[in-house]
Amino acid sequence: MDEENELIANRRQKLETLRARGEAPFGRSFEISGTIGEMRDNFAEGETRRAAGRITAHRDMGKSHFLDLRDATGRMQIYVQAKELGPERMEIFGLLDLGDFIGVEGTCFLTKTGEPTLKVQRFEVLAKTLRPLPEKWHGLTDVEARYRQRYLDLVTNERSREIFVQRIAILRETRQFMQARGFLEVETPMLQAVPGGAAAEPFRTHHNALGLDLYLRIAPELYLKRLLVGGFNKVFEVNRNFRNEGISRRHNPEFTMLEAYWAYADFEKMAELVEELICHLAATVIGSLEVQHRDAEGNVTRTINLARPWRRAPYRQLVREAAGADWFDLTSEGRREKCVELGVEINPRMADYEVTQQVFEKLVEEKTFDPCFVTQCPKELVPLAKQNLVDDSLVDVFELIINGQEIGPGYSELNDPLLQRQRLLEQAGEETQNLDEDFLLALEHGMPPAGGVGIGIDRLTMFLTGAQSIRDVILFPLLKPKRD
RNA sequence: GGGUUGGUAGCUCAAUGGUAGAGCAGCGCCCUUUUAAGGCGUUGGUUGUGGGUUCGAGUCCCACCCAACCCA
Repeated sequence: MDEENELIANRRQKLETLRARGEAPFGRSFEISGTIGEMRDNFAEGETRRAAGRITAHRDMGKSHFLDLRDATGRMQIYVQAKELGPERMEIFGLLDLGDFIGVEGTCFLTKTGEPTLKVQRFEVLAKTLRPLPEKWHGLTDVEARYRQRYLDLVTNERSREIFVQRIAILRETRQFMQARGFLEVETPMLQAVPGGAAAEPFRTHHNALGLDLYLRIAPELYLKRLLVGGFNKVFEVNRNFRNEGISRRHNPEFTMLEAYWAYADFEKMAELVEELICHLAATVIGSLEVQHRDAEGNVTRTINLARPWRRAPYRQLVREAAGADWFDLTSEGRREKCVELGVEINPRMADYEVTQQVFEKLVEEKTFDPCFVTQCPKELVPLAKQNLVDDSLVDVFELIINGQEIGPGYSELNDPLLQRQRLLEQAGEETQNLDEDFLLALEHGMPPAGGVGIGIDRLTMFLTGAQSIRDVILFPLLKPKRD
């Protein structure tokens, strides 16, 4: 595109010169003593080490040079001296640029300011870069560029790298935790003929050889339940779901969910499991049950206290606390007037339960930062769970709220195949072809009562790391392709 | 989908409607323990895209593209 750019032309020229001097500009394997982080940890004056990384700074002193060599684990200063390398190698050295990958062999020493440094005896070029990296001090701050060219964000921004390392640890620890409790990790179809397990618009695709329209899954739920029918008592899956919806600070069309099902358990046992899981993650990944969010200056902006036991409160109680004890005694009209008073925006087409839900979202959910299991939700909101034994307008579920966001629901799963069919029919409305008959057939063969839970890993990562946007915890978030 | 803000050199940012600039990076020179090294000099621009107003547009107007935030 900008082939005539002087900076690029310059580097191409250097690349050709390297070739002409017999130095391969794109090297092959290079034996290293360890990562740069390990090298700093095991630094020993006088010993010889081999390191590899990118050149990220060059302080030119004339006959000697200090460079920063960097990999994902850290930075190591290297020292290049003309008299040590000789004029031929110095000429090659002069063809290096910031951003280039090199491999070096040298002796550990401390400078007079005490900086651990490698005095280079040998070096080779491992990869010549043709484009400059973002500037050393401010780095890459343009959000669009950070998402579109994540590799530059990762090279430049320590914080971004940290967040993704933490995300990886969250996934690893989640698997480890679930497996330690006897849950089997399973894989279920991403391509589904009937997209079920949630109310969401799916992505459509097509299998050519079978001439079959398929959907990317919106949830793995109906397959995981088939496994309960099949006799697996504890299963979980951590994987991608796809929902064809808008994009926002907290929504990406593909996102990662943990779903787990536990035979003979119920939503309360699932709540305990989730509490333990998230505390385990906070302890191992963050190192504390007090999760602190900070702004760019490092000031604490929010502290989330995960100390157990977590609050459990019925939906209606929380609404009453926020909107007045008499909320459920008000007329439909009265509630709408109250909303104006409370500053909660509603529209006239909303049903009564939706008005209440709006109040819940604005006045409860968005203001709840410490964990809270919201229980006894109205059944309109969650049509696929077991009804409460005492009050059949309620269902036996929890919705976990942390950091002002839904993290995930837990259910006492419906295992009555006839009731399940009825509910799915109500949900499908006209579109009965969206009924997963195969799933219902499985249920008719008997599914044990079970607790189920879904945890949004992206949102979980957001509150554990303090990331403000889901795009900051997804390596490659969906963006529109850039054109003019 | 609607509203607001933004898009200027590789990066970070300036520029009342009046010659598009700075720092870093680059290039040239000086310097053998620097670390945002320093000093002197210097190159680099289709101001997101396309129209319009104007003697003159980065700046004002219209349309479009992309992003962020808020709302639906």
